[in-house]
Amino acid sequence: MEETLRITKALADGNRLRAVMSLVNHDELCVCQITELLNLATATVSRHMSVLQGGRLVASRKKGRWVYYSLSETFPKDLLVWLKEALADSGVLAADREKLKEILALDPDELCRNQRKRCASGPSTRERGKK
Amino acid sequence: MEETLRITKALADGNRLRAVMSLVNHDELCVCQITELLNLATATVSRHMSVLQGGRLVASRKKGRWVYYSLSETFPKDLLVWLKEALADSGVLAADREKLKEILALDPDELCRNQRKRCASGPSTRERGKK
DNA sequence: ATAATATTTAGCTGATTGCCTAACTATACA
DNA sequence: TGTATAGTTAGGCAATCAGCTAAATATTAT
Repeated sequence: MEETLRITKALADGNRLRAVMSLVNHDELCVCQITELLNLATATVSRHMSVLQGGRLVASRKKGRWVYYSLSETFPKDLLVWLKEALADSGVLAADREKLKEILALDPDELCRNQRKRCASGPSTRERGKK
Repeated sequence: MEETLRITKALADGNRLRAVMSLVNHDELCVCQITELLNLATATVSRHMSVLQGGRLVASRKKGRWVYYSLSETFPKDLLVWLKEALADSGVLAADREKLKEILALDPDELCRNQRKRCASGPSTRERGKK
């Protein structure tokens, strides 16, 4: 049951769900790209991805300084079928798909550079843990 | 996404998973039976069942003083297929099935009576929120 | 080697959650 | 009508968790 619970717990968070569903459409995404999408601190995203990896829902591949995440081969098939169907009409995910287009259009180097700049300059514009 | 999250959150707890899986094998179970199985306070079980109901995973039917819970018609099919497979080898659930046999062999009235007696007499023998 | 950079880990804080007991509600029975 | 009973709701406490910043790690570039 432990293994199953690691999976349900991993999926019991909106940001992790968004990350997973982004990987459904894009073979690989690096941490800075997911960070840009979710608009969270890099460390937070890293933590989220490690929770997903703990449930064996995603896998990571290191390439130079970048770490690319992808949907894991071990992602339970039926679970994924349900997720896709359940979230087919999600407005949030539709918006994410659009935003991802923009993100992927950028050079990853520049993306990271911008993120650092943003962190450096003044208090963040990120929405802090509300809800 | 809200609806989907309600479901994943509902399943992200060991006791709720056990309750759901018990309902997979038994058309209906009343609160006191689930309480006996999980060995929790009645109020806690009631809370758990309402979380599951919030995700439309279970339905309730009131009969006299008893409330019977059952798996909901709206329980996503693929999700259930995954759960059954993922938990097929669970030792905890195997033990639960055995214990449920005993519980169902008892008269519900007597079951409830015993539970009250247990609550009345001294500090509980229940394992308190560890993990 | 040194500096820069992408990610992870550590440590902190406020919000959420699971558990309990106690109080309340609803139903049945005397 | 009053009392017992099955379950829910409310309130409180400790544990877990998502978020942040800062420090540590690993890799590339100078």
